[in-house]
Amino acid sequence: MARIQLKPVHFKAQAQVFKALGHPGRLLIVDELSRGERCVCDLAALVGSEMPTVSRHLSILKNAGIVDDDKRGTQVFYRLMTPCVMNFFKCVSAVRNREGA
Amino acid sequence: MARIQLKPVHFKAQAQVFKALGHPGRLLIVDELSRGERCVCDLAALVGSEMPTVSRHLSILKNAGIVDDDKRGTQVFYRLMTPCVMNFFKCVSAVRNREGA
DNA sequence: TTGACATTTCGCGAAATAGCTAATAAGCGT
DNA sequence: ACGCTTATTAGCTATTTCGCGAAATGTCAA
Repeated sequence: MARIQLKPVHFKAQAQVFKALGHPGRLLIVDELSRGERCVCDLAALVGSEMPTVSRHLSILKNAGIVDDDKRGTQVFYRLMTPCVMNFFKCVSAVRNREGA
Repeated sequence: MARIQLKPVHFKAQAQVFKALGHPGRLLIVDELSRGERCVCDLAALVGSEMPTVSRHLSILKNAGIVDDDKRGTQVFYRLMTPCVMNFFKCVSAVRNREGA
């Protein structure tokens, strides 16, 4: 059983990934992107915020390495980079269910 | 292949778990707790912050359902509730490595 | 080039977060 | 009860994050 040993130096970078996921709207975006690439306008409609706000969320996700973008014409399509992120949700659900909340 | 379908209602609760992990010091704490229970004073020494600060971090982790505490005498021992949280780190490392950062 | 559209960047005020010190609570030994 | 130790809570300030509207950027089509 391989021991997972974290190097302290990397905690800050790792925290950035978790921080990027620590927002309901961004979680909604990641969930949506797990079903395929979407343009910013689609995602803005999905989360119900203004486009500048969603664009900022996407830049945070991209900066964390969770998504990547692909400009095609006037629109920009985002896609999920690391599918394993979706596995988080199963564990997180387990965390939540443990305490009837 | 089971589809992971998230209910929007739960995004806020899920985000709380990620937010709790989105801090270098708390990540360090979780990593340490993966090797066994620790008292607050041990963890304070580990992260190098004042005890009130660490106590607050622990309450955030507890509130998110990630850790639980056990008072024994004058000290309080914390332990990791959901080991699957550690699996996050593998994926997060993959996220980070993808971009030479 | 002008106009329309999609997206990003900027600047702001409001809200949340982080960390400290001081104060409070609670357990243990004497 | 008293003092000592451990931990949490409260109060405060500094920093960060959030979400908006306005402005800037970029692309395509006419």
